[in-house]
Amino acid sequence: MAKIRDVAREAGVSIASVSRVLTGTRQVSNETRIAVLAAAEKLGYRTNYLASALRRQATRTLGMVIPRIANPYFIALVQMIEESAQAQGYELLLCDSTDDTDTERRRVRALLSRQVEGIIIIPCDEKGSAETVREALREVPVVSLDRSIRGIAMDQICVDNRAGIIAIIDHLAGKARRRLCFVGARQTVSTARERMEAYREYVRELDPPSAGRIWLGEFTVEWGEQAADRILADGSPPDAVVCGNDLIAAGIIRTLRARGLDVPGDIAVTGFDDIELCRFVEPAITTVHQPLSDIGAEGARKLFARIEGTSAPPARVRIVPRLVVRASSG
Amino acid sequence: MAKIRDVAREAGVSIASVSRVLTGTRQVSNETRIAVLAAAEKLGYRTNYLASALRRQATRTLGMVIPRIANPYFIALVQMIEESAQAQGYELLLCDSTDDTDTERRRVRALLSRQVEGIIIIPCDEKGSAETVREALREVPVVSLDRSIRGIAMDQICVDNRAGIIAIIDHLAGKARRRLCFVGARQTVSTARERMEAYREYVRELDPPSAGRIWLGEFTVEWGEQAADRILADGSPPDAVVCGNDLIAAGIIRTLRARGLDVPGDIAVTGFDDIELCRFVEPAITTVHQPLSDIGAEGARKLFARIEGTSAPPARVRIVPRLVVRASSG
DNA sequence: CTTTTTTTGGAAAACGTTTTCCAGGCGTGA
DNA sequence: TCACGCCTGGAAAACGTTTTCCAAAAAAAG
Repeated sequence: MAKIRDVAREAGVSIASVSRVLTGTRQVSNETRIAVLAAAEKLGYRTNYLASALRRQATRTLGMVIPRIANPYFIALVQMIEESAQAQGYELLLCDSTDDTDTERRRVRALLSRQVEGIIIIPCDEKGSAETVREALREVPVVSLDRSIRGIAMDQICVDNRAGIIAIIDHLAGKARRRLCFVGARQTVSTARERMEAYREYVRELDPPSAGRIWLGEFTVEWGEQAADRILADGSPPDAVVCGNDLIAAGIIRTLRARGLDVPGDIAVTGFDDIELCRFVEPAITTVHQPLSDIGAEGARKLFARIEGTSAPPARVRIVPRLVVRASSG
Repeated sequence: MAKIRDVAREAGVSIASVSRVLTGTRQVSNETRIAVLAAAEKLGYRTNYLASALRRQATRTLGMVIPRIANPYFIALVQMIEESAQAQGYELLLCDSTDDTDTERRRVRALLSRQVEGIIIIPCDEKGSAETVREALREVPVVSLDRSIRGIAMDQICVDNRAGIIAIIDHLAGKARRRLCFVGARQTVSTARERMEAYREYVRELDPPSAGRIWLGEFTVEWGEQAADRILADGSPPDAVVCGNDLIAAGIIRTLRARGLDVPGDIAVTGFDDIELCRFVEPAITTVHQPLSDIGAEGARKLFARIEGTSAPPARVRIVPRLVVRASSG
């Protein structure tokens, strides 16, 4: 592969001149510019990013760590960030933490080692990710998206889970549903906790017994399928199931129908997130639409502000989501 | 941030000793090892990947370019590759070409500039990607996955589209379906072309008129929805629709049912790829299961073989897929 | 006790750029 | 004509590592 030295020799100029032409950092006579460009083209020269970044002490690269690359919901956020990064002339290095705090730590360290100038993270554990983030924060700006981390002073952007759950419950109440229950995920991430707590506290005002009907498992279709059977086995069934996310809702709907029940006739089911699947399940799922564009855009804005050197105090932004009514809630 | 020089000073040894302890390239006395490790820990030292890779002239990094990061089907391949890379101690840089040959070229160049040691590409255009791949091939080994490129000597791993389509048609024939039609995508990628050609040629043997009933659009749900209406408007409808992929099949099923037809009672519909959605659509979609693990594993194996320096002639591997029968084909 | 071999540590070169610093040439104004 | 500033080009330093090369010390062999 051709080095800058080869280009210089081919063009009959110094190494410095080649660099100047290629980076455009200083004026160069037309004569040498043409010679350099011709030589570079002829040799198929390509700047060595490693050497360049090392010398410039700037990588113009951002790192992003998400819990699971196979989850389309996170990918939507990745695309927002990627777009903003491109617009600012930055590249994005994407990593998958596989929802594991050890892997997450390794990924963050790899990013820091690669001298990224900022990190966007969707932490995989409300508590377990704190130490990793703190470590990263000592070197570069870090912004968390979608899920928050406790006891750490940093920019955090997420959806207002409480507002979403309240909208769902109000909607169900408006449809004269009285006996509710909640199927969510165990409390390792903030979204799971916040949605559950919002349900428990808000439903108490409408129907105290409903506040006790809470099943916790994972944010998966499989858990939804299991949970449906447990709900049916549990004495008199509710007339509405509020789910922690859309996957759970899809699983519940599938099992309920397999057991001969009508959704929403017998039981209404609602989701959270508004993933694409919602429109394909039958009946289509009533859910809370995540303002992904806003979350992503705001996250990128905050991160770049830090990179520029803002000293504004770390802020926790909560974006209010929109209710999407479909067939599953009657 | 602490440099190796700082660690050396803190530990009271030379820079060389620090490097030797940290990389383990040469034996070092226990005394200095302990001093170095303590100093590194104390200062929170982290090796600068840029400097290290530049000096070593090795990045232990692979690049991967896929047409669309939002497509779960490609992500499954990414995960296979990522796994193999990790196993070999390599990291993976993932890029999205947004199905555009210009972006694809930019991404490939960025990867080469970052000195990746090999590239895995799912090309976005059967012809338009050729020049980009040729350029990359001059510097590092390149392997294509899932889609092939014409007129280029390189390792290419893909599913045997022809075998898949034949399995589908045989299956439908076994269910006494006689009037078939095909809904696929326009011929910019090899999979679109191969599936269409396989249909046209193989169906001719069973029912020549069916070979003429071909609609081409895009690999999307939306195109499936439009295509369904065109099929219905086109005189006497077929009794089975063979689709170029699952998304098209999902769109067709949705529209057919919306128009009051029964699937598979009136018309059978089949897909290709076996994406997760297949099991959620009603009726669940009969399709061809992509051997993604095999494709990914074989691709990684081939790439690493090249990186090791094999001089075996470039091979084109075609993996035979499996038919998955579900409700949509009756 | 000497000689040879092995082990360990440090100085310095090297990786491929960018950028600082310096110098020569040239034009301009006095 | 001289003084001054501007434009351009090259030499060399710098970025932070790894690794070669050399030397000294220690161990082994005679």
